[in-house]
Amino acid sequence: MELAAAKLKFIEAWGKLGSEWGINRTMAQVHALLLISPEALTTEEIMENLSISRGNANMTLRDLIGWGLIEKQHKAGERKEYFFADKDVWNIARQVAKERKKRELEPVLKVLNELSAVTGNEKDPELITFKKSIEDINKLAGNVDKTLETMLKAEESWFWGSVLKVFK
Amino acid sequence: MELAAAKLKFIEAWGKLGSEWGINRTMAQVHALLLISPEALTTEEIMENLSISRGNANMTLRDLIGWGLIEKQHKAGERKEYFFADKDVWNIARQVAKERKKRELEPVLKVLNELSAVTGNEKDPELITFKKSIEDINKLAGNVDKTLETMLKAEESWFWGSVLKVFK
DNA sequence: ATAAACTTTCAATAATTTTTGAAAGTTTAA
DNA sequence: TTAAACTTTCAAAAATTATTGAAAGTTTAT
Repeated sequence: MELAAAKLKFIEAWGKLGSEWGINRTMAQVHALLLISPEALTTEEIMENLSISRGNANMTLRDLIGWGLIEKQHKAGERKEYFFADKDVWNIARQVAKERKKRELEPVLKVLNELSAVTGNEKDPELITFKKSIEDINKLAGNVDKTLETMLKAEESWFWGSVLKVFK
Repeated sequence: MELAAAKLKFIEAWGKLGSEWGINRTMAQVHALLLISPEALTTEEIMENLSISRGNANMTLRDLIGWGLIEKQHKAGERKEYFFADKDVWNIARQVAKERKKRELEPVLKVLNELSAVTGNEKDPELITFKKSIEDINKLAGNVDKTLETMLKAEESWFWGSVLKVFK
């Protein structure tokens, strides 16, 4: 397959994967584009490449910066802003894990903790089932949380080395 | 907090979490409802409880069965179908991991493998960057895949025991 | 101070996803 | 059979989410 076709295919696949995981399709596509681009690109270039509007490009780029996945760059003597993606896939994974942990896992843990203080007749099967479910989910979420904590601090080779060695 | 309020809050939280992870909000809510219900429920009861239409309930229940998260039950001498959720949170996690691996990770791995056969001028920075990215993503995805494989086969206590021990 | 170069905003519009509900389909009992 | 009880389907409507693009805003050079 030729590079041009492969790029298109990769951008499409990354966009699809993103949308299946609750990430805006366009955001994932812009990220894909920057990920395979050796040079930083301007808003203009991104707009052309993906056929999206200026407003969309601007918002999407801002979001990607918010996720810590891309950065602005300035070239000497130029007014334009250039955008550049971190190419280290482990950093990307960590960054995504970090943000989703903060934005989603932590709020859920908070709610679960509130819910574990539910009151009522301790003989009521409804209450018993409810408390058991909350407790179990809490434990699982706690383990996920700890594992993510470790991942956030770890080097890639150490992390997978450790995880996969255990599972061999 | 009273049980009734806690239930509502849990259903809402589970629905929100689902929608953030690309799972239909209603589907997650129906799952939440069944998860905290000691008894199997009928379509009718689910419709009432969540204020959703018959068609929506029916499709959602079918999807949940497709994900392996709930089952139909029949009560002796009754025509109605009852629905019941697996209450084992580790099974739920495994089931979701299994389905998403099959539906999303595997197709992506397939595309990545095709893309790693990209051709072109080996001196072209565009090609070099592209190949490097694909290769790195491939490696990471491979490790995720192996870890999920292990998780699918493992008992909960063993899995977290092993993972967390390594990281302590 | 002015204007050109560039970026951001946001109300309107478009696209996508979800939900409805009535009709069609199926199963069971008598 | 028939009809009641129950389930499924799916076109249309509603709700949600994403995108556009032109106007407003900002920065820099002169």
